[in-house]
Amino acid sequence: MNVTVPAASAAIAPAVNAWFRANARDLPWRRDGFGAWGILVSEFMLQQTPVARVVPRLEEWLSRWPTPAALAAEPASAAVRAWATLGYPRRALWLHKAATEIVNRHGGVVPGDVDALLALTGIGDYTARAVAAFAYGHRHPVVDTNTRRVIARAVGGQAEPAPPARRDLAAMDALLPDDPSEAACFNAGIMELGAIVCTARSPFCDGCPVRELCAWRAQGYPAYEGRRRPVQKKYEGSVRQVRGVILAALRSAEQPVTDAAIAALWPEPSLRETALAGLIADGLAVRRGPGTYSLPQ
DNA sequence: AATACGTGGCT
DNA sequence: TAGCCAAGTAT
Repeated sequence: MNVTVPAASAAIAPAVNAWFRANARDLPWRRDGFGAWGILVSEFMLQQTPVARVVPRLEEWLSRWPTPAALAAEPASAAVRAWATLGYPRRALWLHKAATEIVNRHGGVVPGDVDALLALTGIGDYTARAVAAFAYGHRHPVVDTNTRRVIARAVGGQAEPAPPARRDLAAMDALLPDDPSEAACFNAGIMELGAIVCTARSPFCDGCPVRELCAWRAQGYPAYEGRRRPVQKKYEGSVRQVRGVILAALRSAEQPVTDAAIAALWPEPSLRETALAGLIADGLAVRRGPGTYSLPQ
């Protein structure tokens, strides 16, 4: 027990956990026996992608590839196709590569050690701890955008969190119950609270289990003072858009796609060439012959 | 440390 | 409508 934690902070985890046990959404990765591989795949898919869009792709993915070895046995192109339109398709490539690494380094078993997880392609601070905590029940602070927002408000009294930093881990660790099972519950519970109650746009404070403990509420909901992170650039006419257009063509094609076909998709040459070069640099496209391209094999 | 990276729903 | 936002990671 950390006696330096203020009383209000010490009361947060029990309140969140009681609320979560009564209000958790029934999501696939919360089912008993879902398995570490399923959890890992779900975490890859959930990176910057809403739950509702992930669920159907996840079920398809796991029925086709129930183990890391099953995925590693197929070409990367199969992973990119199965990713469909989840977005950020490099994640499909990274997940395929991580499966190969799990087979080669860990005998096909998803590791439970944070450092081993961090060493896998496409796994960073969030995903490594999420897998260790949710798949293996290990006691680690798991920090995502929801967690950071809830802590910024309830503990920090701020409308929005500061930019992500290492201290976020320490802030979460200070709230984390000692008991591993309670800690795992709190990791999931505070994320869930941020996802469905303490939301970014219009928080539902009347339904919040920590409203009586919330520093932001106590201070009268002050507006955000700091510098806002720059908004994402316009998608229309962006390299991202053209990459998406080209990759969609590569995904649906049985045969390599010609330069002419790609030019027909996006006539303006400069943006088109930048996009194609980027896809190749990322390993999402490969040159198959003179002026023809496909997904990686 | 700042930036690039998809896609689609919501207000 | 245009912009915001979504269980981040790699460089």
